[in-house]
Amino acid sequence: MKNTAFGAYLKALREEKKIPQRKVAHAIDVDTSTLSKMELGERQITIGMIKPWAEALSVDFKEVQIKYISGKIIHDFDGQPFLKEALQSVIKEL
Amino acid sequence: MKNTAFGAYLKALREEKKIPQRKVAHAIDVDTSTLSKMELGERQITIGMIKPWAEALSVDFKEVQIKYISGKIIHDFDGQPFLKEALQSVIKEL
DNA sequence: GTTATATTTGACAATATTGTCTAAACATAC
DNA sequence: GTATGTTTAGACAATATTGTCAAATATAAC
Repeated sequence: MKNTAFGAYLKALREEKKIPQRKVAHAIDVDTSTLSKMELGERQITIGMIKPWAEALSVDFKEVQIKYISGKIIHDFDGQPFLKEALQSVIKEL
Repeated sequence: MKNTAFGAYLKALREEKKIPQRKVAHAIDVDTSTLSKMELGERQITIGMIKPWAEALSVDFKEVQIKYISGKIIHDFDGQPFLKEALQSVIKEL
């Protein structure tokens, strides 16, 4: 299933700062075509890309990681009746 | 990346109750070979399988869903520095 | 032991996903 | 207009993942 929101968020950040895809693409070691697709939700963004990506954009890694993880959880599990309990149980074991 | 724990948990439940794979396999509409692989972590178990699976085992759906979701989150994000904050932010928006 | 049932394994075709390449579309400056 | 740089789209091979089948292995009952 396709996820659009997070890529769009990163794209908006990049455009605010007028950074070309070329720079971010280099930081995460893909070409601009792949990066474009990631921003458009046509390719997955993996957790390992978040740090270099945030650095390339000069934005707070913490904020981006939180957005990435929470967005993925919502995307994967939204509407599941016991999601809240599951999240609480993870927090407890951390 | 491969996840073993959740399949093993379902397998243990099934064996406790002496239910053959055949019955669970029928409930989730795969053959026993696929089911065996799911129990062994060689095939993904998707969220949509949890309810019929729990029913086939006559176990509490709530408990199984919580185990599934929390297991997947741990598997995907364990060790990420801001996981806790991300989970809290999801809980807040629910 | 034999037989019947249950489970796992390996091979396989089908499908999905990946990153790159080329070229097209778009934008900006001159 | 042209030239330059940026972004996107389509096609593609490579890779990964899927569920099934048939055969092998394990388990249980007798």
